[in-house]
Amino acid sequence: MKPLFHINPTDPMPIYAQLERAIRFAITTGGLRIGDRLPTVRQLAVDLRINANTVAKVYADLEQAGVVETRRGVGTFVRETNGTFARQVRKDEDLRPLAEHFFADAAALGFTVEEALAFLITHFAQARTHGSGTER
Amino acid sequence: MKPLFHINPTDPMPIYAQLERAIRFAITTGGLRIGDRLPTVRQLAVDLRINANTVAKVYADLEQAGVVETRRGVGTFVRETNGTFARQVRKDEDLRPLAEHFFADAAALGFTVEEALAFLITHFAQARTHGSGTER
DNA sequence: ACACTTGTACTAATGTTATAGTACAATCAA
DNA sequence: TTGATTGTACTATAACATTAGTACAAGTGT
Repeated sequence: MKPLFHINPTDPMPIYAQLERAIRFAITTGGLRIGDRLPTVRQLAVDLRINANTVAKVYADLEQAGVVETRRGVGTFVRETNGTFARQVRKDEDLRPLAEHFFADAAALGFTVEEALAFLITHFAQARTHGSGTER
Repeated sequence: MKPLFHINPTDPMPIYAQLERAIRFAITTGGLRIGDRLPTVRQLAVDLRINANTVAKVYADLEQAGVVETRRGVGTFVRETNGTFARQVRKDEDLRPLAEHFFADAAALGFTVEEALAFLITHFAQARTHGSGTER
């Protein structure tokens, strides 16, 4: 089966940032639910082929942020007080760098902004009927 | 007037990567057009409050990638042979992983697919009507 | 020739990121 | 208690990113 998270070691984005983003994404999209246990520090390090210290720091950061709860000797779990993001100030402008990233990458493939945007609208407009189906 | 590029020094993404992306994005969206001259290394460093070396490296990378052309003593210009990539087989489906990446990042910030898409449409729908005016 | 601008090439210093390895603390099960 | 599991803490090392400063190379204009 496919691993829950992905890391691209060639991406200029630091590994810890990629992993934190991946975990937050999994929680946001239901790949991980409240109470779910995350892989152990050591196991995830092996799976992603990164250092255990890096994983441990990400877990610590997420703990600090209130996203997960860690119990020594037991594991790390998705926290219930998961209003996590709803609590923080979500400014629309935070989306801009992400959008720039997308359009820049699309341009590298030869797509114009219009073409890329058209693709998104066509394929993701009613993404609600997606129902990613496979739950754990 | 607003600067052409933005850098967020607190973003875990390295500054050089942010800048390279921003420049590619500006070219893609028409903020910079073929033949347009980029700010000088030193000037851009001052504007963005980053080091000139960092800017120089980004320009060198973009030169290497064929995105810009540099002429010593004159400046750095957006390259015409910018269709570089347009020449290759462009399949719409190639955009899917980029789109998923974007929505994943947006979700990590707490945005739904609809919200992220709405932002794109609002801010990038008619990016063509930029008309920066100043030609060389 | 001269001054000026622009990109390029260095050195050096500092901070961050990632790795390897070891050890310890807390929890659980037998 | 013993052993296994899990998160945490620490040292040390290497690589990368950023900055500051200086100097040089190539082009333009007077």
